[in-house]
Amino acid sequence: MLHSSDLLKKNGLSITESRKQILELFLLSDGALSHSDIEKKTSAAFDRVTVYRTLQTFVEKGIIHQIPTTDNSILYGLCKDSCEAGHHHDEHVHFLCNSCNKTICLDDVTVPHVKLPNGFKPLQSAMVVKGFCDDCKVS
Amino acid sequence: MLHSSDLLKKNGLSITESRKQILELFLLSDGALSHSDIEKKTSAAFDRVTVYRTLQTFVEKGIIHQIPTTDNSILYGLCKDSCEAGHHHDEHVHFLCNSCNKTICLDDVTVPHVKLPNGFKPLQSAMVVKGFCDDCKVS
DNA sequence: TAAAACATGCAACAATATTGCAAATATAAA
DNA sequence: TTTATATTTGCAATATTGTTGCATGTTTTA
Repeated sequence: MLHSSDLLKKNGLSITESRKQILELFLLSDGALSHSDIEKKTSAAFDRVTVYRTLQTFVEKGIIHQIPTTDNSILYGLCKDSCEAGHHHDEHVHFLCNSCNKTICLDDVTVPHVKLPNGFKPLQSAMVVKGFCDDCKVS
Repeated sequence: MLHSSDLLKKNGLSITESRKQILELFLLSDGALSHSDIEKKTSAAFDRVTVYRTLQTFVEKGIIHQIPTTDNSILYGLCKDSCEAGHHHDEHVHFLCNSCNKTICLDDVTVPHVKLPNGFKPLQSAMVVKGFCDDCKVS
């Protein structure tokens, strides 16, 4: 079992209470988390600003990645081992369940390549699929 | 040339100055627009609230659609003719240019289907590709 | 043209995000 | 282990973004 302190150390970050707890949330969560999710789950133990800065740091270090949304929120998901600082490899599909409202990283489903019009040079792709997840499906 | 008033009439909306001007912005723009883009481009001629409600109305009527972003903004793009109220057909790829920062609807590039793990039922998909656009490409 | 329906702007408020700085904590060095 | 340095945190202040109710103004319908 990967422990939060190890992951912090591995990324050259000093080990603090807020970083440990917030990272632990991601390790234990089965879905992506937003800023407000984290505030709730930590019972606002940390200042809003600390949470903002922690998330930003984690993104920069390649510990978590941002997931596109159509509302004005930012979702964060845990990165796989292959991610590094400044060099994310999060080209997997994200699934948003219409029922339980969770957003899940489908780490094994890679975003397919698409043929773009002439002149367009793709660098990264992101994909979000909405529907019903494994747990909520009508069987 | 499609005129804003026609489009409003076609969708059963009363024709007002703010709706005309905001819709005109979309018709003339070559990229997607955010709330703040619209405020700037109209020189804040309309109240913030009016802009919010206008965008909401346009989305409901299928005139514009929301585009996923990884920041805390909402982007809106003009819908194709095939969109109707409550029934969008905007499963095209969106392209975000790292250089000029525009987001462009690639209406002719449809989002490919992906094979999901067992139990996941997809309903809609969205895709955003980042890179360099036609105008900004290093040739 | 008048009445009804609808849209707008204002005010008040709520939620979300950013910055500088002093205090507190973690790490590195002695 | 203790001290010095570097880093992180929390607070305060402020900015930005989003929402609601209601009176006023505008558009549409008859």
